[in-house]
Amino acid sequence: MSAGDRRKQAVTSHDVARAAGVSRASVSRAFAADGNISPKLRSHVLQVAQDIGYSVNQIARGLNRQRSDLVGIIASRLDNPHRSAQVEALTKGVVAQGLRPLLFCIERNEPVDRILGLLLDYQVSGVIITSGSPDETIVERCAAHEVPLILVDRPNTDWERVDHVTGDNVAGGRMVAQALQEKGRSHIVVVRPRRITHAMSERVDSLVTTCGEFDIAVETILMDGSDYDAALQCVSHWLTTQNAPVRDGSTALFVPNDISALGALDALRVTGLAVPQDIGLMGYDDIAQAAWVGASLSTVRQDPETIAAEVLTLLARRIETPDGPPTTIRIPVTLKLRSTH
Amino acid sequence: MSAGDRRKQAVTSHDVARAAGVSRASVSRAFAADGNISPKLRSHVLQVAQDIGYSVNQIARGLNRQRSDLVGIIASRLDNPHRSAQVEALTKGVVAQGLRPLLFCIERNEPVDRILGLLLDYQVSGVIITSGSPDETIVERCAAHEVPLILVDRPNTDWERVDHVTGDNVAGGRMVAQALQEKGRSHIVVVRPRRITHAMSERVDSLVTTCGEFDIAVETILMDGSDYDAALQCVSHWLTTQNAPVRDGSTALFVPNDISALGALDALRVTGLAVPQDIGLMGYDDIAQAAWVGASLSTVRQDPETIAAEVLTLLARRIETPDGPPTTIRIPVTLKLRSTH
DNA sequence: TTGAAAGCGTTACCAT
DNA sequence: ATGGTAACGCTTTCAA
Repeated sequence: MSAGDRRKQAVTSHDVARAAGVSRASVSRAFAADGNISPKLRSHVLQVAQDIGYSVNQIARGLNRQRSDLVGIIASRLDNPHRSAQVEALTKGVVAQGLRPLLFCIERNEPVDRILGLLLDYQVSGVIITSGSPDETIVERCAAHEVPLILVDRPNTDWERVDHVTGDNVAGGRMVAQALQEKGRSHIVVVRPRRITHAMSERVDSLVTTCGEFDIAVETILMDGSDYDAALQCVSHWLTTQNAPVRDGSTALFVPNDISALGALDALRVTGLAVPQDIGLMGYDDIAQAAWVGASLSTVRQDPETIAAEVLTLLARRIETPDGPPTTIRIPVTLKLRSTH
Repeated sequence: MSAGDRRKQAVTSHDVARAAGVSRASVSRAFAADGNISPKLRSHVLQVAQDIGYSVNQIARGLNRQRSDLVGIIASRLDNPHRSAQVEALTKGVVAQGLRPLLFCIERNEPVDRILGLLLDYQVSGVIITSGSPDETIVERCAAHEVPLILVDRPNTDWERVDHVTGDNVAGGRMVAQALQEKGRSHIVVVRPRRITHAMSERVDSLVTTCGEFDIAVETILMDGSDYDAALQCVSHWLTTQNAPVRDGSTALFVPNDISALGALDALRVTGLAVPQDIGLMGYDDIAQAAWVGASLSTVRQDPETIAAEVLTLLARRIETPDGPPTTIRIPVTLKLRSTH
């Protein structure tokens, strides 16, 4: 009576042990994948457990094991369908590994530090960062807690125990340049956000390099943001101020993410330009909306599922072997030629 | 030496207590919001804690308190921008409350049961379900664990301790009917998924009722799925098989979610119909893509942030007072009249 | 293979 | 207001 007042009605391994006539240790072993326990006893325990409605308290297990089987995912801008697809794939992958995803959505340039603290306090088994700019501090904190860190689409630093997964932006940028060159474009206008992500700049740099080989002129214009509206406004404005009109089909725009490319497309059409006759356009990511018949945007596909799969392979490996060498995986990308190039 | 082999390098409240010359209890109180502790001692402890890099182990705290400050969010189809916006708003709200979001993305008709088990094993402080069909079993399991359950866009059952938040679908459906009537439409075609969600059927039913008052004829056609492609195919097919051509402007389509409405819009345009001159169209949700200039879809806005805010108010209240009466909140919706109605 | 007992790091109760 | 101590529910040595 005196003790146990604050406890809720909850079935514990102790209850199972008593009901099954075994020790708590055996109950634990019955639920452990590799427990040293006879098949006979295990099935008995499992049966009893099911009968009385027991399941392992993961918090207690986590305290004991000093890790929680939770995985932190840090992302931003889920309004970009490429991101939300990535997050969906990642969460499903995490669950498939027997882990649980803790999702944090951050603002455009919110520091990752604060969030990381929250995650570490939960003894996470790993952290996946798809957005934000992880600096060395973060890496060190993860390392101090022995928490694996997987970076998606981040600059490929050579930090210990940190793995990277990214689409092959260099190949992607080259593919765009080639596709445009084959269509006879002699002038490419890169429309990119003022504050560019690493992945985008890889794409752009590769395109610029390739264009150099092709003797294609490249010009860059900057937009404030990386969403639909930013591109719509930027390109609209550019079309009105541009001294040299460009409706002869010699020019094409490259916008290094689809959500912005679709804004650019609308800006071109509103101005009365025919795409691809008067001017060409290519995006990057291959979000669902790019394939919509109203857009039919030519782009480069980075498959979120493939990326997620590699992230989880790496994570599983590093949970197993925390001290393995840092690995970087570049996922192949594919050209999706539709109507706008 | 013998003991402590498996412990990681981690600073505990014990370390802080020793360094600050106080008891572990005082350290705990220093970190508790309402701890009975003198301001002086608290600031001292906090200072020492910061110096040696201590933060509360949430797993240990969770074990003791019998709840983890984790909140489960169950969602599906993040490829629908309305959903991803909802999830983003929800996760941010959860964090703002000092809780942490555990996100599970489920497949179209995956049972929620399995996932719920995972959540309950983590002693979550609450569960938010925005997808899937929670049956009585789920409610009972949450109740048994004293875990608050908030349902978004679900049928308003009268289960104890379960709260509901939903957009005002009845008002929304009526608004659509009125807007269409004012444009002189005399025939409305409802394009809806074969397996309709509760929220959608509320919208449709309300529209049908209102159309009855207006003497507007309503016809329903069924699509296989509730995404862009489903609507594109369904409407395209309907346009070719329809015996009575409908290009006189008397007809309008109502598609009860925007992502499908945009598919319907493309189907109409591909067929050469001018929208809204030849035929009208309205959607529902007001996703970002509806406002894109290429679409300019007339729709009804349900604000995901408002919905999330109400969900969190309810959750906080129920964590505080588990036995309060079940509450249902209907969020007001607003008409977004653009170019297609 | 099984059981007993010692933690895992925290908070809450009970004294002082 | 503060300190000692007993849980919280589990896993994991260590013995048998």
